[in-house]
Amino acid sequence: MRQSQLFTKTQKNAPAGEMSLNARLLIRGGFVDKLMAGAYTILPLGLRVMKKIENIIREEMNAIGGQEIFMPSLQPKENWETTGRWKTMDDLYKVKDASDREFALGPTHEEIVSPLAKKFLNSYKDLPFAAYQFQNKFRMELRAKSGILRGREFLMKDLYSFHISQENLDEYYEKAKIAYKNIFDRAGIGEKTYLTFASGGSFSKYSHEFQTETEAGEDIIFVCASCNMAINREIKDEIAHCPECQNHAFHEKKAVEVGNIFKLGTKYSAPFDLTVMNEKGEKVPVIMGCYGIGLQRLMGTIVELSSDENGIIWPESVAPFQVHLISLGKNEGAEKIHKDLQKNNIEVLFDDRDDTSAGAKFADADLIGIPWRVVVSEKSLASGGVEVKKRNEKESEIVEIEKLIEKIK
RNA sequence: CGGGAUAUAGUGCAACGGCAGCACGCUUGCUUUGGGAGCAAGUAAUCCCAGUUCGAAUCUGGGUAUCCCGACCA
Repeated sequence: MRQSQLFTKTQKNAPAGEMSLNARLLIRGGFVDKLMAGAYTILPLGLRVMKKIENIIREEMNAIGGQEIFMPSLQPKENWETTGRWKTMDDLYKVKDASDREFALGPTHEEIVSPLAKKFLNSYKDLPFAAYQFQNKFRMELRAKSGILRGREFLMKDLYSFHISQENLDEYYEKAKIAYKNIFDRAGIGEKTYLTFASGGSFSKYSHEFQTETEAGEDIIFVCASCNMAINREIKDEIAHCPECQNHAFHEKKAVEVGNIFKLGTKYSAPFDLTVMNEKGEKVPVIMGCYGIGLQRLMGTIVELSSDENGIIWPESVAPFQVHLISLGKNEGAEKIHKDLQKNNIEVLFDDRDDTSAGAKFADADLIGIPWRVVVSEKSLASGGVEVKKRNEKESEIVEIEKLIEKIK
């Protein structure tokens, strides 16, 4: 993409009222725009990052047998009355149409996926089964905060699994744990992300959260000093020892919940009478699990973990582009290199602006945070090629044009 | 929802109750091109509704919005 054509611009200053690091950098770089508290437009650069994250998640969900679907956000009141959550869920957005019919804007999709599954699941032979989607969720947060970390409308991957037995759910749940670990590793935050025991609500003793250590987080976790499992503060009083290794020494950390996996049991299958026939011809309730990841929150967490005083430093796996090609002065060389990179399927943001100073281009490159910076100028050409620098390193080197692709790949 | 803070040009900041100003951005022209270039001329603003006052960006009341702390949060 040519930067001269990119409709968003970078800003020197972040908006005055914006305190959170992720929002300040993402807004300045032109990745997102705030519409109101808790609702952000995702701009072209930001959308490329979101799509990278989405594809990582999609690959891992497919790997554990998830089938992708897309359920409506606009949902009938009746489904929510069936589970009782129309009354009890206080962050549920409720809307009315012209004839006073009431709907929910989906904060989650158990109420939709359960009756959906009922239409297709008849036999134990149809199980296990898992479906997932990427869909906007609406939550009436009393206080949206921390930039894009806690929004009122956000894109979420939610996967729901269906099983004939608790044992089969347990087995699948362990696979989902591994898939989640892979996702956070691949997104570049694996080292600081802890599998965390958390409250399970009324129908299950515990759930598991994936908590990423950062000062921007709003949760407190206690990380086991010996096995690296963590415990959410909300259940710390109930647990004296690490449930994994019985150790009792913990490190307290602030963290943000980037993912949550949950054994639902029959909490949602029962009210919808979601049952199948077992081998003996008996009608048995289906056992469910659910597994969520908020994409804006994940993107914001990556930014919180990886930046310097000049801007964002994207991990290569989620960067909007692989290469930021910068042309200084007028030179034909840059155009040719741009074409060559594209031919080799390298995603490149080409700073071809001819009315912008070198300093401004460098400042933009640092702010946007693309992993590889390639500068083409009279000076670099005189030195024998192009100047290549990684965003997370200080030193640059001159690379012959013929060897550039090889260097980057 | 409780507490606190803030609200002036596209962005960031100034302005004693008395002519709304600066920087960046943007437009035009000339010059410039390796770390947010220079000169010149332009462009563009007091959150909303009341009140006090000869006079309100400034004081008072109400509203709205944003941020922070707390509460809440599969």
